[in-house]
Amino acid sequence: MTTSASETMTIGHLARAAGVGVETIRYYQQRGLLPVPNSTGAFRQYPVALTARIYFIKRAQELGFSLDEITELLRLEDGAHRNSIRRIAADRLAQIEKKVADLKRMQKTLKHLVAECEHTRGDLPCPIIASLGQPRSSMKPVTA
Amino acid sequence: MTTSASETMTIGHLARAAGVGVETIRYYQQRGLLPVPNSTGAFRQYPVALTARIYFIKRAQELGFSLDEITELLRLEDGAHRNSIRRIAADRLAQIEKKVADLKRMQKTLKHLVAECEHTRGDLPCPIIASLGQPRSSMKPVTA
DNA sequence: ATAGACTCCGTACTCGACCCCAGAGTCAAG
DNA sequence: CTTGACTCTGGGGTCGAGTACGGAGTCTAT
Repeated sequence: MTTSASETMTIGHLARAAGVGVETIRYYQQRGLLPVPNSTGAFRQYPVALTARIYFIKRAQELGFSLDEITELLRLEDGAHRNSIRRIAADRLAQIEKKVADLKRMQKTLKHLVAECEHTRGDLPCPIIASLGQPRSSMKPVTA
Repeated sequence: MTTSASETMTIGHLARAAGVGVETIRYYQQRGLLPVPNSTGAFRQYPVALTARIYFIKRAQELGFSLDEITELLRLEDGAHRNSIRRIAADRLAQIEKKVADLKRMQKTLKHLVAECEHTRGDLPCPIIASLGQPRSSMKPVTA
């Protein structure tokens, strides 16, 4: 059976079609993000439509949603829960805004230090190092 | 022995003084970020000066440096390597700038979607979901 | 001298999103 | 019918920065 024209495909084809690894699909199944087709034969057949669902997941990830959030989004997909969806998106937006603010603060500090370091006399301590020796601010490490 | 006036302290006191957990100090020792004092007695005595070193580490983390980078920074601390330090800082700065740009893109998209969702009629599909392009399929909770 | 707090040491676990592997079964092409 | 590519199941490993735990030893205040 040629892959291209059929309604369903094997996991490997789905993976390639969606641009993810086979393992990723299995992982999503485990997490409940993708349905496990009830297999007629020995190998499961995946509807082509699942590629779109994987795109959904990937695009949502790009927007910074965690797989948990995406699960939630997918669960509400039927359309009757606009408020919940909006809340999730708005929460995420707030997180992003906070992170941008944090990063900009870091950016400013670092920029300043690097510049300062560049025209501090060689016999004086490096300002980057010097400034790090101070007690902590209330900032928390910003990873990711 | 009152903690405050002494030259050295136990790990617990150092931890409290620096605002980190005891386990964090041990972890930093393992990673080579903090020296392990050679113990005279059964319990190690930590010079107060180590609080400053921990501040250094924490501040650097706040600026987004990884512990590996901080190890490097600490290794160069002696002052003769201003160029290397500046390079590390500049690299980090570039990463931050990239991340800010990414986040702002996400922010823009999300903001747009949330706003749009807010004044789309209830009988139309939620634009947040719609924009991600969804298939419809039966999701069974395959949590096993 | 004894309670209770602390230290030491080592190992193992956490979180998130996967990746890799081995072994057995299965399918399509030649 | 054989070959080779693929699938299924299940388990483990990865990364970073810690946190948790458990048992034995030790210090200190009462």
